[in-house]
Amino acid sequence: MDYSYDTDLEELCPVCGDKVSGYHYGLLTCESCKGFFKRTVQNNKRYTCAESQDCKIDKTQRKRCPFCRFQKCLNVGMRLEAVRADRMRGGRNKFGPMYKRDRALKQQKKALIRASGLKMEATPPLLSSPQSDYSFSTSLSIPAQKNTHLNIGTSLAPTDYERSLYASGSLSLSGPIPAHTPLPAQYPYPNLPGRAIKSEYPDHYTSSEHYTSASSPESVPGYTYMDQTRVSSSPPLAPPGSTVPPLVLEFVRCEQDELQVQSKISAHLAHLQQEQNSRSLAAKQERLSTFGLMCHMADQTLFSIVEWARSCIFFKELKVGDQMKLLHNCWSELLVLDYIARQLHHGKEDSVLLITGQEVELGSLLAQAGVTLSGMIQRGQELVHRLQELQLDRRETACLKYLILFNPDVKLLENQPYVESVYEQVNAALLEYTLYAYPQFPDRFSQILLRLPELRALSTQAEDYLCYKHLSGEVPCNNLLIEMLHAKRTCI
DNA sequence: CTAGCCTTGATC
DNA sequence: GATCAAGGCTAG
Repeated sequence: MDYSYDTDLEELCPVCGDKVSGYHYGLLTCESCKGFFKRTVQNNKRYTCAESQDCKIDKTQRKRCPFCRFQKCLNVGMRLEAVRADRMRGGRNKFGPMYKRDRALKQQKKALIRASGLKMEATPPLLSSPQSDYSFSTSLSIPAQKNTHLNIGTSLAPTDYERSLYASGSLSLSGPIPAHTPLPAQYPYPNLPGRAIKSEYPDHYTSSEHYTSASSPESVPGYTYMDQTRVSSSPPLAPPGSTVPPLVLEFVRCEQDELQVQSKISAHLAHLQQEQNSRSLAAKQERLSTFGLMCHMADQTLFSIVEWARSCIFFKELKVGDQMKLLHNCWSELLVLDYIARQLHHGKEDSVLLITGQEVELGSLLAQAGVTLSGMIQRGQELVHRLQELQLDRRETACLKYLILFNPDVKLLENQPYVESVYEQVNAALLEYTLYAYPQFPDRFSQILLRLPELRALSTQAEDYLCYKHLSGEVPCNNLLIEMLHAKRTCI
């Protein structure tokens, strides 16, 4: 429709809303914020805020409070490391590949919007006519405007939409992430004594082989990410059992950097709370409840999961329509698995680790939650325990994500055989891996797979719960969670 | 200080 | 040689 034209160059600066002039210090910003960020960092400037450190920054007011402007620069993800300590001009830095990926993702997203736009035109009869045997869909009809729940593309509020894009930008390449969990800070930025800002040039030699420098090595103990592409392509297939299956390595390589996701989501939530706080003077009741906050957290996690899926092997080869069907089918399972995997890594019995890195006492969580929710949390803990007994490792976890995503039971796929074949390949790779890595434990593969039904049951329960909460108006609006919930229950 | 325009130079 | 994100320059 309308967006065919303006999606292209109509990007706005995430700091002040002015016209974007290109990628600067990590993301698309306007020329003035680029200059402002550069001056601030180069000259190690310190500002103070005359108000309460939550000034609105827009094109007309951006000059008024440099403190809040700089804080916003950091919050939206501008990178201190991209300012060169040696002031060398010209050339490219290590963010180059990231910008490229971001551009590609934007393209993909645009294609998705367009495709789903077309789908809307083409398939309404198909979607609405089957009074399909899924009686659930009628009883769950969500009182929403018709244009808000048809698909991912059109439903996102522009801001969320943009956020997801920006998120994608910084998710691609890792590096020494400052992890500036930017809660309303005392200082506009972490202490930068004198010339603490390192130039990225010293290590820019490695930029040509970004596979080796990228993903954090500690994520797979004992394995260094050398050139897997070569491993997988040179011999037809290594004899089973003698090495980690190349596919498994590829899965691990596609994993997102937990720290980057964490800092992104933390920044988002901090921003949200800041907004809420500034508003709450007038309307105290509009404050986010803990539940609301959790919804936003889950929502943002879902964004990152979608982002992950879109960039991962096999999935990106699928047509958008099939991609959406698969995601609609499994989003809640992936969310639950994400949660479970985090607890596995966390490894503490009496507390829960959130994606933001916050640790919450299990006791107080259960005390705050209602009966249903605490039941689900406990069910989750039981699943965590079972998987802890198995000592499920990261590679296996990665495989599970693919097994969940490429569910061959999803109906009406355009390329059903492909999905089935991917599922089979993942299955085989996981089997091969468990036999290779845990030969003393031949039953391991089936033990792992046996956990999937429980995971699914839990995710279904979570969906039902979310639906209930939504109907009682307790879930924040513009929520991708609700979007998915509705898509799944109406379209499939 | 700000922000628009200019110069540079490694990658494509 | 073109691209485009770095830094630089300078009116206002």
